[in-house]
Amino acid sequence: MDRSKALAALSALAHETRLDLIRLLTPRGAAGMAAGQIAEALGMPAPRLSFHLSALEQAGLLKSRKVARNVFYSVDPRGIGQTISYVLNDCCSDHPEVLAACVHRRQGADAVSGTANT
Amino acid sequence: MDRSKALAALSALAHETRLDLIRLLTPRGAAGMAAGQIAEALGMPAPRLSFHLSALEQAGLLKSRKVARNVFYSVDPRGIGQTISYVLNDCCSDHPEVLAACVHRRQGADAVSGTANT
DNA sequence: TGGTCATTTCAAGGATCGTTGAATAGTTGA
DNA sequence: TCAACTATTCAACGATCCTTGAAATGACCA
Repeated sequence: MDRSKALAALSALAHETRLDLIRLLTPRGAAGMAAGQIAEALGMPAPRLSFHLSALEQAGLLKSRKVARNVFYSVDPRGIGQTISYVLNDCCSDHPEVLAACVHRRQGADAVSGTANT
Repeated sequence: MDRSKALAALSALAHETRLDLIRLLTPRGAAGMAAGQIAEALGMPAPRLSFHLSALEQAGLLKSRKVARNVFYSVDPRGIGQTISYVLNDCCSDHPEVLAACVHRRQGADAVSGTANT
């Protein structure tokens, strides 16, 4: 992931509504949710939702697919993962204390250490 | 780390200059660098630098200490680590695929899995 | 005390971002 | 074909962010 892509992804994440979208969509996995369902779940007017969905999609954090009249949005796990990696690796050069602080908070959630790809 | 702190930290990271600052300061560790040194290293006018440094400090990503006439800035590893954790844990609920994408890119940099706190 | 150096604050401007309602495009079913 | 439905695009407005040069603050040294 290059500098400008990472910057776009971070900008996309730096917004309450868009973080809510990630939070809502992540558990749905690849199935995702239709735009209308999302609007209802978050109580948000359609144009505003559409604006943020396309911002996230353009940043590579969301994927969309059309089914009949609906457009289903789902998170792109790689987009988010690579953004995190960019910060950790390219910006912090895997600095031990940063990684430690990152792991520390997630004790018990041991997925990073290897159970992730099951 | 609560919602608004995480949002502030992500906003702070979502800027090229501020990412450059993190990149420059991380390897220096707790010693950090004086504002003047930073300005010289990045070829940046002082007021602009000051603006971004205080943005990062307010977001909890940088710490500062005064030594004689100089102000030394250093990264706060916990601030960055907790921000990453917030995205991974609170927003993505440790979704396996996100974590996998995060780890995958960092093969060889195995610090996250446990060697971080040495 | 007066001068110099390092840094921050201030005010002004231009640029970008986010929200809103209205209008538009595309799909489905009668 | 027509009506209903889903979602996106558009234009406009207000709010926020970033940059810049000038001025101010605070610390050190002669």
